[in-house]
Amino acid sequence: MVTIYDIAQKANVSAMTVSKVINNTGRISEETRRKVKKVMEELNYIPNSNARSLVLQQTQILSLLITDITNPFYTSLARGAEDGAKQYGYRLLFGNSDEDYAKEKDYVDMILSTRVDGVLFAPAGDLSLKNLEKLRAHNIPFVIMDRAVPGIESDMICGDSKEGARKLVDYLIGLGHRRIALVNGSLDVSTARLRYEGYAEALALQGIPLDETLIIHQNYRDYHADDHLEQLLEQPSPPTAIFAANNVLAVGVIRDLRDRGIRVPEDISVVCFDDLDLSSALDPFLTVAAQPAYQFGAMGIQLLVERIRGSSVPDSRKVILPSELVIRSSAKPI
Amino acid sequence: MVTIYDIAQKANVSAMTVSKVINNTGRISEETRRKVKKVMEELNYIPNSNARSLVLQQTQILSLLITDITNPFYTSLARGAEDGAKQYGYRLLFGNSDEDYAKEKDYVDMILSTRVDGVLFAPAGDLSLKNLEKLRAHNIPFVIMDRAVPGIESDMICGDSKEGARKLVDYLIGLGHRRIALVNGSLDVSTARLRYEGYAEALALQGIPLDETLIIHQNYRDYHADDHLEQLLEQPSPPTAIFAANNVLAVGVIRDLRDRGIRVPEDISVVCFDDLDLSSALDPFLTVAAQPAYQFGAMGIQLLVERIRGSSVPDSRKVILPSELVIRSSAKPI
DNA sequence: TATTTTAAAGTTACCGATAACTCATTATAC
DNA sequence: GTATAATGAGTTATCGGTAACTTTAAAATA
Repeated sequence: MVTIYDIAQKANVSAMTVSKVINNTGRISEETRRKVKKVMEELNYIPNSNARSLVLQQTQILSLLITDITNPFYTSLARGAEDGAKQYGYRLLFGNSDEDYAKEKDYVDMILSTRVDGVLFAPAGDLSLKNLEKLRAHNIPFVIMDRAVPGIESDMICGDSKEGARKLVDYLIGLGHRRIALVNGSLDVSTARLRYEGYAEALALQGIPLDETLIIHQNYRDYHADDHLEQLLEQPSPPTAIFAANNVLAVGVIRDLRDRGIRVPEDISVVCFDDLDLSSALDPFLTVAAQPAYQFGAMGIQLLVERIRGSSVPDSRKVILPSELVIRSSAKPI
Repeated sequence: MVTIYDIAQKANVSAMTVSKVINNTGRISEETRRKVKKVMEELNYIPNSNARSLVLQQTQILSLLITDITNPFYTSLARGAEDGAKQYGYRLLFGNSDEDYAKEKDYVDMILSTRVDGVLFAPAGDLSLKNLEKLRAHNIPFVIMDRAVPGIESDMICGDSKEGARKLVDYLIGLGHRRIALVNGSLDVSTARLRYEGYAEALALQGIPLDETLIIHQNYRDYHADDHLEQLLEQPSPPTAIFAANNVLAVGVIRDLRDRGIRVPEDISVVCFDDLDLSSALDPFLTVAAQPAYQFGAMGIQLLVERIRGSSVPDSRKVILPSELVIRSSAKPI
């Protein structure tokens, strides 16, 4: 590989002069600059960013850690983060924790040893605390996305889980539903707790008693609630509507229902958090509380870069991005 | 940040000894090893991989360059690549070219200056030649995925575009269709050319004349064929079926058709390349030639790592992963 | 003409690791 | 008891850049 020393030699200048030309620092005569640039082109010089990072103590790399790359929500978020990173001149080191704390820890170690300048972090759940504390202990700036982690104060971009859940359940109640089931994520994830709260609150406001037998807890990422769903449906008084806490769960639920010959929405209504993008474009079916996923990523990067560059940024900034109730056809009046 | 020198000092040994303990090289007494390890834990030492890369001349980073992160095909591929990278102990530097040669070039420059050990490269199209030649000029091993680039010989993982297209069109012909339109990607992309060939061949085999007025060319990533579709449908003898060259195009086409009140498959049948994952799980509607996207990524990494590590790997290995015809309900007999 | 200023370039040390070699000890062989 | 080998650890140079300072020579000023 060509180094500044090769350039220096061929251009008959010192390595420092080459460095100055590259970075546009110091005083360089127009003639020398041209000469050096010419040699750089001739030799196809590409700066070694490892060497640069070593001395500058910064890498111009940001890390994006998400929990499910096959979920369109995170995909759009990644797209936003990518565009943002590019705009600010950072590279993006990418990680996918699969909602798995151990995998997440591995990525944190990678991130640390890469000496990235900052991390955009979508935590797997409450137990991400340790991993986040590790980043903090090493003074790596981070912005938490999507899910709050009790015990960690930091910049944060979240959705309105509680509010969005309320809106969805309100909508179902408005359609006349009273027996509304909740297929929720794991309770060690903040959004699952908040969506539960929103669900409970919406019911309470309408004087509908909360029935714990109508609630299933699942993993946000891989749905396998078949048995629980069975129980749900074979109750004496089965639900007429289901609120799934995210898109993946909704798809799983609907598939299971159809496997049983139960039609949506004719026999049972289904709504959920997060949209399905391509799927919704193909067939505007699922009624959802859609979150502005791209914004999550783009704004996340913005906050992160401000935090990295800016000294005078307020302590822990919280941004709440509202979700939008998109009414389609997966829920109907009772 | 803690360095090996801090460890060395506190443990009363030389930095070299610490390095040897970290890498398990050289001769170290059990006692010293324990002492050093203890100090490393106490000080929360994390190795600086930039420094390491500089001297070792390798980064343990692979780069994944795809063309559309919102397309489920590439998403699954990324998932496979990620798992593969992790398995082999590499980090993944992620790039998304958006089918844009300029963006692709920027990423190639990033990749080069990061001194990644190898690149998994899904080219935007034929004009990616320059970018690939640049990688080659700098001796960065790469594996091309999904699309061949004329002028470049390298390890490659592709689908069976021609064969898959033939199968899809055969299927349509079998249903009685004779007027079959093709909504294709841009012709500077190899898969678009091959899918066109497969389409033409299937027609020819059945003695159906090729009608160029039934063919629309689009960008694989953002569909906006409204005007062309209009012309297509207002022909004296409009198509009874449409073969879309990928999933994104299919979704666009179907949306446009529905906007016009044309029903799929009642009024017109639609099939395409690549599946829609979540969408198909939600509603098994679209009849597709599904490619094993995850395999693309996983095998890609495998070939790449073999290329990096192995000296005795044959020159340009081509892997063709077959697609599977998944018959659902978006096409019906005429 | 002597002195100061300024522009342009070069020197040196360092970022944090590792390779290759050297240097003490201690153990083993003759 | 001396020569040799084996063990455990340390020295030095280097990877490819950049910061901070120094040097050189020409231009400006007195």
